[in-house]
Amino acid sequence: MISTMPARPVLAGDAHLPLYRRLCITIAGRIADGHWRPGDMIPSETDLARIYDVAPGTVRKAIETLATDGLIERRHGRGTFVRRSNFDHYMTRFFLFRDASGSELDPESRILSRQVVSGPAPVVSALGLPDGSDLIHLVRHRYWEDAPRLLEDIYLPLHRFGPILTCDIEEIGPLLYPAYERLCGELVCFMEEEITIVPASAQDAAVLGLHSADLIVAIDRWAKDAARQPIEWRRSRGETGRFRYKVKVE
Amino acid sequence: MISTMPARPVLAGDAHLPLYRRLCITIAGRIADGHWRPGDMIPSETDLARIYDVAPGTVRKAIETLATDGLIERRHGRGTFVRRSNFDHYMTRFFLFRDASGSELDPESRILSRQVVSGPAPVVSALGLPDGSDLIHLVRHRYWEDAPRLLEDIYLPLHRFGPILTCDIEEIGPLLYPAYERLCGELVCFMEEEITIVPASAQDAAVLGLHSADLIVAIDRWAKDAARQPIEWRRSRGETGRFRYKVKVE
DNA sequence: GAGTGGTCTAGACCACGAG
DNA sequence: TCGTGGTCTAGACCACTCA
Repeated sequence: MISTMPARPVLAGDAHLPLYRRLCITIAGRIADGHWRPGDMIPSETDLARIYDVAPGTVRKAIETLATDGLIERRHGRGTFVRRSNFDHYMTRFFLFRDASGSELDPESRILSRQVVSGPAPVVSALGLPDGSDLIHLVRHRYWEDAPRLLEDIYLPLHRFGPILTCDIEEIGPLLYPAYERLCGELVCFMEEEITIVPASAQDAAVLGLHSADLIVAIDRWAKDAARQPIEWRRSRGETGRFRYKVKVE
Repeated sequence: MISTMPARPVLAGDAHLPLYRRLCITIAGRIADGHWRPGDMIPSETDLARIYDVAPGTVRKAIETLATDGLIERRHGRGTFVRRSNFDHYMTRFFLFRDASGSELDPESRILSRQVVSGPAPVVSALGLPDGSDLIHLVRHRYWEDAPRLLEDIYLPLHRFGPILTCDIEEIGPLLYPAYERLCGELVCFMEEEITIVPASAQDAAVLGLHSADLIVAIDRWAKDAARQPIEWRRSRGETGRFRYKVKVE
């Protein structure tokens, strides 16, 4: 008879990686595959140590790494939770819209069109998809003080975001990332952006109330899932006068 | 006779702070006061544990914190080193200047003026100094392809940067932060910046070869020492067409 | 080979939050 | 009061760098 050792539960990643790294990957995978959802509390450090048969200190290091990566959030005395992303508010950080008293105004969102396109090629490759992949293309305007101030073209891989195309448009609501999560189970965890200043197209200028070829700010964004795969590409355009960006370095 | 316990060496910070935090503050202080200079190797983890009479794990956590803060740098198998800042190159990341083959071009720096001013008031308060403090004001242009492309007004507190005013101007060289370190012993460790798009002054427009009131990019920067005290404020202006900025979020 | 940081373990006690 | 994360300790062994 072969004696069966109690097997260490499977940890993702190459066996030559440090244990804590493999635990990171495993936990991130559990979040990416929806086993633990945003807002959920994940097992306590002692439980994780027991479950995966590693020392508490190793769990601790893995959890700390994931927390600084922004995937989870630790709350002293309560537990460790999968982080809820709220990146959709993020863009408003670039643009100044305040009422008379100086407090920030929330924009209104209107999706003007929603259709399947194949391409454009630069977007397909920005999303790391094979040539000719189908995309969902959304055109959205965001309004402050009853005027469109931010114009957005948004592209999503059709095979992951079908419900965004087929759902009642009212279901999407003012914020896209919560809608991705609610309707498609897709979670935005990371972003990269590139900011440039370019002449406005005739159409953009007309909507923004500018002259054609006036300069506007363009913000290109790659939104990524927990595995850092890009799942959305968008280009947002707005007036330069409202633009302000703050950076902290190191 | 009173028995004297071997005293734990003085750790900076309130006694109620965690040990590792106090160790962080202590080490950062040693760097800020010039005891350990940029590029120096600091004592090994085991030595620090012995010196400050704490467990190696506690030293480890302090060192890790300082490393993610960017104050020091760990090199496996070699040691832990005070980080050399090289922020002066940083601005070129915002602006695209490439030769025909696409590789980045280094700018040439020219300091056009160097004088003591008292004020302006907004700058004095940006630097956290008392009203009426004396500042050094530098005007610097940075050249790419033999034309001034980036115009800078730089303000420094006189009492910390005297040598910048009195030294031979050739001694300053093309990069300011290494000069601050070499001539004044001042080390830039952190920065904050704010980017806006504004109409060019008549003078800036003339230098940049634009029309008056054409839009330009303005980057305001607060440079800070190891203790996060602001020690330099500058405003840099450049052409919008050359501007590009990349951000990674979380 | 000597010295450094990197990983992993094991366990004690503290501080916080909620019932 | 209980369970959580936060701090601190102590020590083993590995992996990298350099002389």
